[in-house]
Amino acid sequence: MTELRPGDASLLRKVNTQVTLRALRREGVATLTRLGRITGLSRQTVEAVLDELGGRGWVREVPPDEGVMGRPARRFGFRADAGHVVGVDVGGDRILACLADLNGDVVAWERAGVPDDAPAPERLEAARRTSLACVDAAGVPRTRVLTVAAGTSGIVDRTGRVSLSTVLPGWTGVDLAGLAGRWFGCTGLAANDANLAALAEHWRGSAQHASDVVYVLAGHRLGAGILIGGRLHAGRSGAAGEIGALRQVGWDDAARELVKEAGAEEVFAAAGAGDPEALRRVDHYAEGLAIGASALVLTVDPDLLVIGGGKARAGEVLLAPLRRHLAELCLRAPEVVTSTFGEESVALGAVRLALDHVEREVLNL
Amino acid sequence: MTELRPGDASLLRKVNTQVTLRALRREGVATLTRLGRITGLSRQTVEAVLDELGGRGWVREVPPDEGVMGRPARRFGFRADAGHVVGVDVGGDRILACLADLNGDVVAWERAGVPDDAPAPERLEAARRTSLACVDAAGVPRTRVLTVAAGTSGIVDRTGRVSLSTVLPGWTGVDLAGLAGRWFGCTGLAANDANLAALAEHWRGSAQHASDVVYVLAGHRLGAGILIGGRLHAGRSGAAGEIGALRQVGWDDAARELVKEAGAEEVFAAAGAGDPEALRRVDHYAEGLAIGASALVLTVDPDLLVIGGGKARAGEVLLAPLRRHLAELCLRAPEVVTSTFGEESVALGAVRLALDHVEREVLNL
DNA sequence: CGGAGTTATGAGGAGAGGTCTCGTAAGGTG
DNA sequence: CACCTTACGAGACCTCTCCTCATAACTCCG
Repeated sequence: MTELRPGDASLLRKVNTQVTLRALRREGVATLTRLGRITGLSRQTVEAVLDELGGRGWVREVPPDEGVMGRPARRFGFRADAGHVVGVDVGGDRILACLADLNGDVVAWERAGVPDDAPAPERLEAARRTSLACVDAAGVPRTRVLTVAAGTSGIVDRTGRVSLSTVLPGWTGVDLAGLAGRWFGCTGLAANDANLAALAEHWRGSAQHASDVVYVLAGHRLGAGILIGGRLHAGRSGAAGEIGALRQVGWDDAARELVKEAGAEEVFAAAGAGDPEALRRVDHYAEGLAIGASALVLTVDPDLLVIGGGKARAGEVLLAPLRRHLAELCLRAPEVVTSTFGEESVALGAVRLALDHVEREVLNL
Repeated sequence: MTELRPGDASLLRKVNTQVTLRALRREGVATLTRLGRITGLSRQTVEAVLDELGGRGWVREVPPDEGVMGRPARRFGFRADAGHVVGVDVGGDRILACLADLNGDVVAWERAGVPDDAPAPERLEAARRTSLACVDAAGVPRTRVLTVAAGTSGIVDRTGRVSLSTVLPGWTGVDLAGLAGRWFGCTGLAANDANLAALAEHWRGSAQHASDVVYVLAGHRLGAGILIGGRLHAGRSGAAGEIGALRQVGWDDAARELVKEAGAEEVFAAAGAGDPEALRRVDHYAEGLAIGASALVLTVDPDLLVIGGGKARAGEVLLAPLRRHLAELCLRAPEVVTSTFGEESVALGAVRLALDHVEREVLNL
């Protein structure tokens, strides 16, 4: 549970530094008095904290406001550009890298294709090049990157190694976190793509106000990411949510049948237009999805179910039958929504993971 | 996430009080110097904290040790009897109440039968009487009971109301937590039985060293309790783990077939003796159990799977085939063990739940 | 242009908590 | 009874915080 260490006086400073910094980051730019009011601390305390943070480079004083009553207050701003993080989605056929500042504001994207059957070294090299290019293009010095996080399909253990991948050739056993860290000479992290997508949706997407979230990645395979209490739950070996293995749910058949003749997009489009055969097929696909999801939903009983991955673009055409089947399968089905970030969610989730790490370790709060 | 409040100086005292109290409870009886060493606090601080706790009645000074080198040190002990908690298992055919002190040491048990088809008021009255009798028999004043927690089958929401019960007549809608609290005029809590059993196993049973635990209650129905990071995960509506609704797993058939002609015990006994037909039936039951459990295991990827409930008494006869089936169904099956507390686990888990509440709210740490 | 009003700053003092040190007390041991 | 060991108690000192009050800097208005 909560590790509990005794506190000497400096603990207080630590806590108040954290409180102040959070308030400042929410405000963007603020005066001492304002920060004092919203944190509940005295102006003097806030000033001392900000002095220290300024010395460490996390906070900078900005010119005072003009045209306002009274003596102009010194104003401070969080230096979001004091450091950066990189999130990279290492997918089956493409690499997507994202550079963000400490506020999580995206500074640059970089994208590259990679062959489906590319061997691991080639894929890794592409990921490396794309990540570096992303940073260079933004004009950010590589040394400013404090943490890099990578997302990929397959099972990623807590050390960031891919312990099992069934789709990417030679991917099993790759120490993704370690390698990614070496690209920039900083800490590297790695996690499962569905998990990161869930994180992204909770951060700024459709799952913002939910605490327990199940994110279902409906693509070629069925993967899922789980958030418990707003935090990622990866499980003992990182395999939490890998419900695809549950053969009983008959997921594979449903997916195969959807794309039997035409592409998935076409089928969804036809279903949207009212074509009966297309509707039947979408319904069958939705049922398979619902059965897989129901195992997750019944287990976790989440506040929200988010549907992501390629098939989520179909929107209500897929969601309506999905909700119907889910209501049949679960005692009390949660709200169901689609992902807001689509293709970018994994890279954004990686950014969030990296930011979490920075906030915990580097700002050592 | 973590709510973060600014700290004035008294926060320090709070933290150090908590640290000291925990250390003292682990030690049982300890001197100031010893507490100082293990907490990392100075002797003076520990003394001040203990003074205050003594005034509030949580700590008492005990006679110094004799026959030891040097000036005898003052010794202090946690007053485990400064308060008590009651945990009660409201089952289908019996009530089991448990009184424990603040160390969680059981002071008294009390048991009563209740008809399977007893209406809710009768069952509640039996639970009330049993709980009160348990406390009275131990000679503990009823006002000393700080919290009472109840466990029962069915879905219990976070306010402690039974929001759905399919087995106990009239049970749906009962405000179990509220009623239980009124028995003693203190805080009442209520939770699902499988959840509490999981808590008990994690507290002092076979799941002590696991952080993420799935507890499967294999009885007439299939219920499950889930611990994430050592904490109970009940889900949005308290329905987490209610995998029994997942019809696809074919759980019902397997359970019915096991007890088709003879009682379950006989079948297990025969299987243990090598009877082929009994072995086949146990295997089939184990398969059904494994399929249900695999949905939980694939979702949560726990450190440990605990099998509880009536059928768990069969031990290895059931566990061996269960492990085998589970290994087939899951990519990496977790360790599987049986419950250590058996019938008492729900009441013990309720005690733990009540103690958690006391430690959080009453000792207001 | 200068006073009135407004708001932030800066220094000084007080208080809570915690640590360290050192002389003293209270037992054993030879 | 001297000596060793261990704990106690009081005092000095540090850190962090808050409060107060005089002062500074700027706007607004006559």
